[in-house]
Amino acid sequence: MILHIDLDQFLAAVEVLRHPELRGKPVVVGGDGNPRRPRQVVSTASYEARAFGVHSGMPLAVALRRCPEAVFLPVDKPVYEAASAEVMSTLHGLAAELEVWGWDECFAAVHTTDAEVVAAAMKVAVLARTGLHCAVGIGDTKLCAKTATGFAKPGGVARLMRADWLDVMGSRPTEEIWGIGKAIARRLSALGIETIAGLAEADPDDLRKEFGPQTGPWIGGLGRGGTDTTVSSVERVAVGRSRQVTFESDRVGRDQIEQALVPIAEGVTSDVVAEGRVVTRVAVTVRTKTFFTRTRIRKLAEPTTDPAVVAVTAVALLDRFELDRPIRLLGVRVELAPLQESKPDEPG
DNA sequence: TCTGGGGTCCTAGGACCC
DNA sequence: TCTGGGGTCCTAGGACCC
Repeated sequence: MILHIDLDQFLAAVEVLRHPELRGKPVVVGGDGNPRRPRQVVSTASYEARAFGVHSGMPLAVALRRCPEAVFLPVDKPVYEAASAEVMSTLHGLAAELEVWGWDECFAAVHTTDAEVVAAAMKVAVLARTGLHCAVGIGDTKLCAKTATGFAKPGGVARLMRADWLDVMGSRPTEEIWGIGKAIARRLSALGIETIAGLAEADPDDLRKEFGPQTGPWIGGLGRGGTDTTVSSVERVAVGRSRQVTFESDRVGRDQIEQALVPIAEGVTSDVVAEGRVVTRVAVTVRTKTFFTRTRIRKLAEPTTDPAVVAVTAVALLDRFELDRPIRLLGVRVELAPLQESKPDEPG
């Protein structure tokens, strides 16, 4: 059986744990915590803040307008990482396999005749060890379990099996499926497919033609409750790492842009090198004041661990942009060589 | 409502080669 | 006379997710 565990209002809940006086109040976590500074958004709003219409992704300034009495707090990544690690280690002890999906959710594979009992045990264990509440979805595919969690929130347990998928989900729009966003929903609609039931019975050839050889069949499978049943504890090896910065005020002119770009390139490189990784490609992203966003990428002549090489490459990539507009964001992504299998008879 | 940061995977098209 | 077929590598961009 597959369980999906999702922590309730994770960032806000962690903040309430260390600031108990905030319990029951509207709490908004985002940016540097100052809603009067522009270009910052809400990462997580507590349920009390959501009641005012505040939600993730919303500009902090808008959140302030909707809920002036909210307490605004800066994002404190290390604290959330530590809390998340404690949750995951607790859950790992109760599952055969545990696959972590970000800070606040994971899939668990469990061998049991009563998944509800396991789910309840997980909730109790996580609460006892960390003080955090979670919702648990039970299913026989990842999609079913994840969808069930939606019905379990906040803080409950729910089950959705593939056999019941269409009864429960069939009449809903395709966009409610995890994995189908606005763009795909629109293209499905153009094919005459509006509901999940419609997607379930769609002609596989139509889907293949519209979405390609991988994506087409995958989307069709989602319409029937998904097919992915794999849950693996093996830590995923990152294929890339990126760092991007939105400036509070725009950078203008090649000099300013270069000056801002170099530390970003060097920083992201030192991070991956410290983890024993090697850079193979360098990408630069530029976003103008008007939100026009472009990326340029270059493969290195040879893989490197030298931050200066990455910085020089990033600066060279700037030549491939028109830098005649004010720039609000710069980003550097490094793509990484696969980890080498270390052979037992060789050092390193 | 003036729009963050960090990821993954897929597709398409051009270059180049046999 | 203007044209095949297959394969790989590379880059750009789209889409989705937390």
